[in-house]
This record gives sequence, C-alpha cells and structure tokens, in this order.
Amino acid sequence: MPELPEVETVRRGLQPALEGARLVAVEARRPDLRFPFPERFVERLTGRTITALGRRAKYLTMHADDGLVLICHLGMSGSFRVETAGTSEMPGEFHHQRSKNETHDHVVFHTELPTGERSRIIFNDPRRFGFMLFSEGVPDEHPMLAGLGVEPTGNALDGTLLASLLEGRRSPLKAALLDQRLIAGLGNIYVSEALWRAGLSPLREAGTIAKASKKARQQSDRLAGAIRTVIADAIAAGGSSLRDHVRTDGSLGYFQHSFAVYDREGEPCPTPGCGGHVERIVQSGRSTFYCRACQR
DNA sequence: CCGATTACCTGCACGC
DNA sequence: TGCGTGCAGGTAATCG
Repeated sequence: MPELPEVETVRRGLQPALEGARLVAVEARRPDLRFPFPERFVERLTGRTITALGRRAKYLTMHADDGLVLICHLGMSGSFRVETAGTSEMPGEFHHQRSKNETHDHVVFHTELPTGERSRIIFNDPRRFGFMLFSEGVPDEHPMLAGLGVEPTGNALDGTLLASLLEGRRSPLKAALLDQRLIAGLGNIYVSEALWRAGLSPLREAGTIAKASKKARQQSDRLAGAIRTVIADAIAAGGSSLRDHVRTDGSLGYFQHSFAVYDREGEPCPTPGCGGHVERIVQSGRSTFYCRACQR
C-alpha cells in the first residue's frame, strides 16, 4: 500500500536501526525484483556505513559513506521489517515471528550500530513490483527521480502552484493528481481522499480549476490544502501507530487507516448533512471512490 | 498532448 | 475442497 505517507513511515521506522549502522552482511536471495539487482549489489554494499536515510516521493534513499546511494521503491506490496538481537557482546536470539511468511523475503541487510546493537532489516515483496537501484551521484538526478514533481509535504504546494500545474490540462483531475511529474507521491488512495476533502469531482477537467476566476482560485486553494493535509494527517497517523507496531511485531510499513471514501463503495458520504453515498468508478483502469452529491 | 490497455507478479476474496 | 474470476496501494511501454 505504499504511497508517500507509508514510505515516510517506513523511512522513520528504519532510521534507528539503519542510520549510522554498518552493513556487516547483505543478502539478495534472488537475482531480481522488478528489475535485476545492480551489478555487484552485495559486494558494493557490504562493509558500508549508512549515513542517512532519505525519501523523495515514494522512493527511499540509503546514503552510504562512500557516496553510493541505494534507491529503493516498494512497488505495490513491498515492506521492510526489523528484527533486532542483542549486542555482539551479548548476542541473544533474534526475535522471530513464526507467523511471518518468509517466502518473499528477498533482501536482508545485517546491520551493526556503533553501540554494537545488531539488526536484520528484511525487504519482503510478494508481487516484486519493488526495485533497488544504485545512484552514484545526487539521487535527484537519477533518471528514475529526475522527472518527479513537487512534494505534497511542506508549504511548496499552494493554490497558485497547483493551478499552474493544472493549467490547460484536459485530463480528469484524478489522472492529473496521479501524475508523478506534477505532484510526486500521491497514489490511488490519497487522490480519492484529497478530492473528497476538497469537494471536487475526480471527473472534472483538470484545467478548469486553473482559470483566472475567483471560483477557480478558491478551488485550487482548497485542493492544494486538501492534498497537503491528507498527506500530513496520514504521516502523523503512520508515525503514531508505528511505535506500537514495532514493539509488538517488529514490522514496519502499513498502518490501518480509516479513509473517508476509499474502498467504501455504497456507504453514506461522511460529509455532514450530505446524504449522498460513495460510488466506485474506474478511471484509467483504476478504482476511484467519490460522492457525486458533494464533489463537483 | 491525451486516454486506454497491457504488462509485470502473487495473494486473496468471492461465487460456484 | 478446489477452481475460475477479478481485484489490489506501483510504474512504464505501447497504441490509437
């Protein structure tokens, strides 16, 4: 389920075990994910210390002490989990989840912090739409990241910028918001959620909220605000449920979040006094959930 | 420039 | 119990 908030949640969850840690061993248990692993994947990572863990859109970046950057994408079904053991002085057993299905554990990073604390950071991905690539220089210049649009976090995405991005676009709003070249990090869930919060129909021609009229300006302001808050709220929820998650089962990633319209076909629209109900339609081959009564 | 379709891959919920 | 169908949060290529 990884859209930007989930990837950010994963990044924060991995930080304690990975930032400042040395990769004492790396395992790639198959030759590829979505793409083949880069040349000498294991050799180039083994022995490196990870100095920083970053994120751009839905991409995680692991920065090594020799300048190498590992770019990771979780695809549709990728997740990380952390299993922590004792220190090298006091080894102890790794916590093992008997319930965990290890069939799709494709990559394992064996880490050790300066404190001697050791962990296993395990990448699991049943569908293998995820991938890992190397970047030698600035990751933002890597072909995979170079074309990405504005982050919906922070204040950069305001109504004016959003209007300029949508100006002249004939595509439906839904498609425009999913376009990573415009806004980077929104996915199928949060696009539906943001459009509902903004009271805008996913079917609307994108360019129509970028006109010079007062109404269009209000709508682009409202949509930009809705995008930023839905993302910020999801990150906040992920962060708070994550602490629990780590303690109980060591897994990182997907928090259960309750959505207003996503996957709620047929349910009453949660807008107070609306009286409409949530519909599911298909746009560019993917489900969109919205309320035609309050989203225009 | 646009949208629709297909592909990649496994798991799961569903109806029969 | 099994089998077929459709669907799933990702990106990218192709075709009209």
